[in-house]
Amino acid sequence: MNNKYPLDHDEIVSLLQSYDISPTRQRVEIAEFLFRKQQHLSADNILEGVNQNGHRVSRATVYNSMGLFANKGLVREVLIDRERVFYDSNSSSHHHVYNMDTGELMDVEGAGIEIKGLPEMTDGARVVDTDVIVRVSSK
Amino acid sequence: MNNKYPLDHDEIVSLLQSYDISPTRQRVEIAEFLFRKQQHLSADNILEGVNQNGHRVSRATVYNSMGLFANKGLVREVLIDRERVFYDSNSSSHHHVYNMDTGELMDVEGAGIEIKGLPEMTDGARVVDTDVIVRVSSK
DNA sequence: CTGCTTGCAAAGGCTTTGCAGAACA
DNA sequence: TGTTCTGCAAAGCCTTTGCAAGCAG
Repeated sequence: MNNKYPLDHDEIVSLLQSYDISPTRQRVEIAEFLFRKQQHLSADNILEGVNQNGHRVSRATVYNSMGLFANKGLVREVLIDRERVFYDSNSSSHHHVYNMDTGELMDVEGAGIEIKGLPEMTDGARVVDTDVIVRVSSK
Repeated sequence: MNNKYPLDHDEIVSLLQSYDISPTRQRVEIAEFLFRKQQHLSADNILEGVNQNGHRVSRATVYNSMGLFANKGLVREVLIDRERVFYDSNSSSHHHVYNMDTGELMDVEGAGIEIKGLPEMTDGARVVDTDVIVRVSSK
C-alpha cells in the first residue's frame, strides 16, 4: 500500500476513494503533496507545501483533512515530539528511528522487527497498532 | 530502581539526591505524590494531586519540576496522546499498552520484549531510549 | 551575599470550533 | 434542495517564559 511515489492525480483520487474519502479539490491537493514521497510532515509543513504557489487550502482544512485521513487509515499519526503531531505518508507497518540531535525521523520497515512477550490481553481487546520509536543520539 | 511503593519522606529525599536534584519542599511533595505507586500522570493530575489540601505548589513549578525530573532520568515522559504529556513514575525499562477505548495505560516490563532487526546506525549514533506503545481496542 | 527556586500572570504555539458561504449530489 | 465541505476568525488548551520575591548554602 502506498509503496510507489509519486502518485499521479488519478491514482490519488482512486486512493482516496478506496479509503472512503470523497476526493474534494483540497483533499486531492493535500494528498498529492503527501504522496509525492514517503515523508513525515506536520500540519504546518503540509499547509506551506500545498500553498507554495498562492493560497488554496486553509489551515482549518488541513487539520480537518489530516484528521480524516488518519481516521480512515490513509496516513498515520506519529507522536514523537510534544510540539506537534507528524503525519506519516507511509501507512504500512513500520517503526521509527528518531535522531534526537537532528530531529530526523526515519522509517524502519516492520518486517525486521519482532516484539515478543506482550502479555495476553485480559478482555477481548485486540491489538490495533504498535508503535516503536527508537531514539538515538550522536552525543 | 523505584521498585517499591510508596516511598517515605526520607527515601524520597535520598532518591532525589541520587539523581542530582536538590530536594526542595515542592520537589519532595511532587515526588512523594508520584511515587506513592507506579502510575502515569499528566502535569494537571500532579498539580491537583499535590494540592488536594490547599495550594502549596504552583503550576509553573510542576512543569519545571517534571521537566527536571525527566531530564535527570527520574521519570519518563510518555507521548501517547496528543492532548498532553504523561509522566511515568516507573523509570525502569518497560513498554506500554494503551487501551484506546478506556484511555488506560499499562506497563509491560521490558524483559519480555525483544526488538530485532533494527538497522545499524549509520553514524556513531547510540540508542538512547526505545518506546513501544501497543494500542489495543475492544471494539 | 549569590545563585537557585518559586509563583503569578502573560505570552506562545498548536489545534479545534462556530458559523456563514460555497460546492456538490 | 439538502448535505457536505471550506475558510476565517475566535476560542481553547497545554506549556513556557519573564520577572520579582523568597529561600538555601
